[in-house]
Amino acid sequence: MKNGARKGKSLAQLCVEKGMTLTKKRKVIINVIEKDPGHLNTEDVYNRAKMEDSSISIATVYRSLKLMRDYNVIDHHSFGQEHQHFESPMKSHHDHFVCNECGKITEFTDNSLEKLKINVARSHDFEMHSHRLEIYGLCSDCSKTSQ
Amino acid sequence: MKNGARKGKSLAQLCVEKGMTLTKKRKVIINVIEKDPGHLNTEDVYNRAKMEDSSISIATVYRSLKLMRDYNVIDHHSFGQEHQHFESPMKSHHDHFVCNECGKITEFTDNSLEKLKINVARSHDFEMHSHRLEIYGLCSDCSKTSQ
DNA sequence: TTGTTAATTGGGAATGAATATCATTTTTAC
DNA sequence: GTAAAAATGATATTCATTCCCAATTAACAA
Ligand SMILES: [Mn+2]
Ligand SMILES: [Mn+2]
Ligand SMILES: [Zn+2]
Ligand SMILES: [Zn+2]
Repeated sequence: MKNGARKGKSLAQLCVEKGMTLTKKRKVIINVIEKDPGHLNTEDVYNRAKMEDSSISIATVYRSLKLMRDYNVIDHHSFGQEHQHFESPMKSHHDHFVCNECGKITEFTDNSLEKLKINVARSHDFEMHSHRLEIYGLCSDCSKTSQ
Repeated sequence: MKNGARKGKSLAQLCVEKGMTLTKKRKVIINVIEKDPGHLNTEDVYNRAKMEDSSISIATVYRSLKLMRDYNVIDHHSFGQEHQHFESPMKSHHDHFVCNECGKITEFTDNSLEKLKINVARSHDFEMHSHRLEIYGLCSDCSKTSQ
């Protein structure tokens, strides 16, 4: 789920623009998210944040992630699982392959797919703000192995 | 999330094929899901099942839905919300518009989009089993109103 | 700076959805 | 029919998330 056109701005900047105050704790949390190239769940964020600031509380992590989610400044996915995974909005828009065998998540982008999504939404008179496409199946590794 | 090619078979049949025994309670639950054209959460299923069989337990509803989910005979979505929503697999494959304003969920199908998904997966050497596309934004009603 | 107010936070309690347990009931296989 | 296996209801338990509130920190005018 991406709003696009956010490249160039840091997550911190986006938060400020939305009116969030950038406290020390929030800076730590933002730093954790921006540093990671993948998809972190709440526990992941908490564990990494504690390494930078051992006094940080799990409640603050939950509160901050919820806040950023509500303000639409971080992306989140559930990937068919129970818990949410968060990722930096600095990455340009992409979709995900989810391997049902090994759980690996791979990111991909396809321009014609993006264009088609826009057209489909328009033709159904739906004002698209964001979208999420997840493709489930077997990654190339698991596909070979299972033969 | 659809496996396609399941049209014609009832949910009950699919369950039997997977090796599930069709108990009285499960028949009630299956009936609830097949009867509804939309997307039910666990509580919804429980409430409706109780109307057909007041002795049914919420534990059984959880167990049965989990089982059918694990056996891939019912479709489930989270729509960016907390709880999962289930729907009958009898409906042919479709994607969803989710209105951020009124919460309304609309189903749609687009053949060229489906073809493109297949091509994209193939070109990334990913063996697609199912996929899920959710488009978030404003439905036509809310789009008009918010002007 | 300093003081005043509002916002944020840590820690622990509360909540609640989902699962586990276990005695009882139902289904299956013979 | 009987015996073994599976499913169920009621309830206890788990555990991720939220709530609560006193203490801390941030914002900002003087
Ligand atoms: Mn991603
Ligand atoms: Mn649907
Ligand atoms: Zn894999
Ligand atoms: Zn709407």
